[in-house]
Amino acid sequence: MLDKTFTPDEVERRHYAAWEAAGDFACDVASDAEPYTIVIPPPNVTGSLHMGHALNNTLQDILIRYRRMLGRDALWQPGMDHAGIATQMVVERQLEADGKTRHDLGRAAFIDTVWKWKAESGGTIAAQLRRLGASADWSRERFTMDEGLSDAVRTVFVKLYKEGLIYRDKRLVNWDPKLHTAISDLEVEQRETTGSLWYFKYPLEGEAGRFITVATTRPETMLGDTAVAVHPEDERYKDLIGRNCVLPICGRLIPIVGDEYSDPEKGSGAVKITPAHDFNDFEVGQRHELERINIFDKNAVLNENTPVAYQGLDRFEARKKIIAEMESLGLLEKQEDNEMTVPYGDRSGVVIEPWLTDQWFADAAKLAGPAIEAVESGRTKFVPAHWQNTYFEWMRNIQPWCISRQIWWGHQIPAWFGPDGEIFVEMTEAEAGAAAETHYGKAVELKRDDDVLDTWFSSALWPFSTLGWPQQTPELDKYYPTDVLVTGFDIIFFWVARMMMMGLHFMDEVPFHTVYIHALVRDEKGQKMSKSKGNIIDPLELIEKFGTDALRMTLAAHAAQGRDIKLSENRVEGYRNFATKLWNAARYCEMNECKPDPTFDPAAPQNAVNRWIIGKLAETATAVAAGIESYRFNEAAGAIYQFTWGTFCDWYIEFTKPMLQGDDQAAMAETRATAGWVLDQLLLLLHPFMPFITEELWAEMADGREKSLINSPWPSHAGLGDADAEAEIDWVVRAVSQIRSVRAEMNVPPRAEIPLFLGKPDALAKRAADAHGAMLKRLARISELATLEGEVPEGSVQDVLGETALILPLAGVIDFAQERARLSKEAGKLQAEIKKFDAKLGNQDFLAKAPEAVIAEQHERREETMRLLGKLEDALARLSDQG
RNA sequence: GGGCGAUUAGCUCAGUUGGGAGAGCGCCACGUUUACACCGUGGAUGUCGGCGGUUCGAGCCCGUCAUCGCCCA
Repeated sequence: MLDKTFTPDEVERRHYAAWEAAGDFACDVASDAEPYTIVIPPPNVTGSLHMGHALNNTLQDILIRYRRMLGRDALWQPGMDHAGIATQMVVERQLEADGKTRHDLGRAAFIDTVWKWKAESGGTIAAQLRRLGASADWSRERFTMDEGLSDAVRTVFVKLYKEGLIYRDKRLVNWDPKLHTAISDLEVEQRETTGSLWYFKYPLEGEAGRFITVATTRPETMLGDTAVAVHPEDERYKDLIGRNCVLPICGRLIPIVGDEYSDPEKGSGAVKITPAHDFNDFEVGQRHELERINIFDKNAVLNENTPVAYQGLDRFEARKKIIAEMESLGLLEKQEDNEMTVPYGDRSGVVIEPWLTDQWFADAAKLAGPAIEAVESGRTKFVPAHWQNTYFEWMRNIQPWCISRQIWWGHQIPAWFGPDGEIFVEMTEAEAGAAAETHYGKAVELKRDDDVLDTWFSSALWPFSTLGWPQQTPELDKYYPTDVLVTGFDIIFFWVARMMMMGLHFMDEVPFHTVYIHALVRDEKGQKMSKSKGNIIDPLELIEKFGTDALRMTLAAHAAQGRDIKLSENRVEGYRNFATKLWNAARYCEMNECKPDPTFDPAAPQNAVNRWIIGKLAETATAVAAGIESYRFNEAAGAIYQFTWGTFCDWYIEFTKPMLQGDDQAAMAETRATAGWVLDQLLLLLHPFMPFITEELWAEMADGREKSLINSPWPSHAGLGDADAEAEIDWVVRAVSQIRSVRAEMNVPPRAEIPLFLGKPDALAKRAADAHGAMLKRLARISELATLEGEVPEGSVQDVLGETALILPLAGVIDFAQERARLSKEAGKLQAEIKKFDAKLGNQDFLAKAPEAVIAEQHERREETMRLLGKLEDALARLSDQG
């Protein structure tokens, strides 16, 4: 006997362990079944489960479990990425506690320490994903720093280098002065701030007392100025182009150049040019062959290229000093507030410095071409489709991708430098040595590049590196390309785009046919969850409190396309209640011996109630499958929720009570079998959403099942459904609802049983009343049910269902005034409707232009409404006689 | 500045070729009927953001304005 409520915790752990131990999550490369493949967006090895992961992985699990049940060879490929910068920061922080830095350890020992850290505390998220019920094939778990994936990274790097798609260049990069590494454009966060615009006067050469005023937001960079630019058409400055001014403090002569970069509307219209410390200025510098003076060291501290008084100052101290000095020189014209954006490192949180360094770049523009085309031609589709705009927008304006990082944790770049700086890029040191020997004609000592690759470089290979590439494995052959990528929009650039580029380049095929972009999970006020706001809802806490199934169902039910999810605890509570409801429905079945019968044929039942519920179940199954297949998870979840609670529990179970407690043995047996079968089907349909409670009930409802639920086939219900039974039972449902409504409004005591007469019953009403009178009587608390003979009894209340009057003789119970009010109100509503129909049907244009079916429908509905109104008015008239 | 999205019941949100405004929660009333009070029954609540247009007909299509959110520069 089932307990009164479902206790998730123990059940979840038990079933998950059993599934995993039985190998239920594993793909089978040797099977003939058509593959269905999803690669997990690899979480960071430093990560722990947050609401975004919970949603992302719930949706993937629904897709995978559904396809697995459909008989596909389902592979959900799990794993993690090594999160170069984040992980290195975590381990360095630990070292810091012991007063050490990574340099104290040296590179090799430091990397050992990171691996040790990973073994001990990395990957807690994998356990948390298990808690979520994720049915990924853990036996195939991969890590971007694994030997195989590292081999893939080296192979890709060497090939792209030899194809000229990776190159080394001295360019301005986003330099993180705290972490001492370059980062890509995407890792820079642009923050809106109100800063200042300082107007500095630069004296003109050879014309004492005349100045050119430049405006700047970063005064400290003036020490690296090598020009002043004005717009070539700007009348104020036209005559100055080609002349020099004197850079204050430094005393250097710098030219005034004409360049359209200078915006006459902005600031003074003249702009100082610092080619080594600003991306725009860098380009101006290239156009005018200006000198690049680097004034910072790797800490963004002023270096030997600045006046002695400034050397060793931090960039922000230098700013203050510059302003003070300019002011004292009388060269500070004014200072204004200025709305601006300032670049911050997304990991370090410090202001990023454009800095001139040697870095490795990938030619993203060339790689992007085929990736753009693949989406244009529809070989990869975004769902919802509008996200392709975001993808195109970025891909068509793509910048060179800086792939080198000056950190230690990651894939060290397979590049070696000869004594003269010649570069040898090979898979191994030996091969590089051989190449060098060929080049120099003798063996030389090579030095390997210290840098490692951007973590996203290895993540970009994920859909094929996890399957064994560059080895030509059977898995690679079978599971690539994958079916769908499920992810959030925030990594379309970081990850999706780059997988597209690499997949097409190396596999010659898109990595996935569909990219499903899901919502962001926000807090109940709609704010993005963040640590600093303290509004984080921890999915694991919700799981503890309400169960995994409840959380998953909540997320699925709210995963409507194109809208963010605002999550609050009481919503999860609602789905916990749903789980309990299901549990109790099963309990009812158990108490009444409604067990699944393996020989049951759902086409066989004779009883209309049973035929009715089987038809409703079949409709629901269609809706659930359609919802999952079109990524409308909310619709799929809604359909199964509505069926379970609103149809099976609210009506079917109630209908079965008289049959299961009656003495018609045949009906009882059929109903038991039907109920058992429907509950089974329900568990199958619900399993992808709520795997634990369904698996538990599956086990509880029958002994000795051949298969656990996770392995059971998704049902097919072709041909089930019975229009007659549906009409009859739907009539009963409506009759009961209407009678209950009248009773409540008339204040009939809830327990009182009252008679019901059918006035001029139509065929359907007769059939339904004859066949299902007992049910109707029970559910509507009716003492006797008969067709009205003769006049309507005095003091009756009437309602209309179809063409049939529902007559409740309530003499002595009802308040006539109240009943008149009720009927008048109803009649009022109907009159308003009829008015609308008349307006429409009296409109010549409507009659001329609307489709005939629509016109006919309107006529029909008007007549129906008229009929209803007529009956209500009759009833009202009779009341007036009596009142 | 450019782009995307949102605006429907008190709250959170569905509403898929334009033709009868819905759900969950909350609220109110009633009810311990042997599956379930994590429940049952009933009820109230909407100028579908504003304005204009297309159409016989607009929550849905187009334009515009307002407010909010996100991305990019």
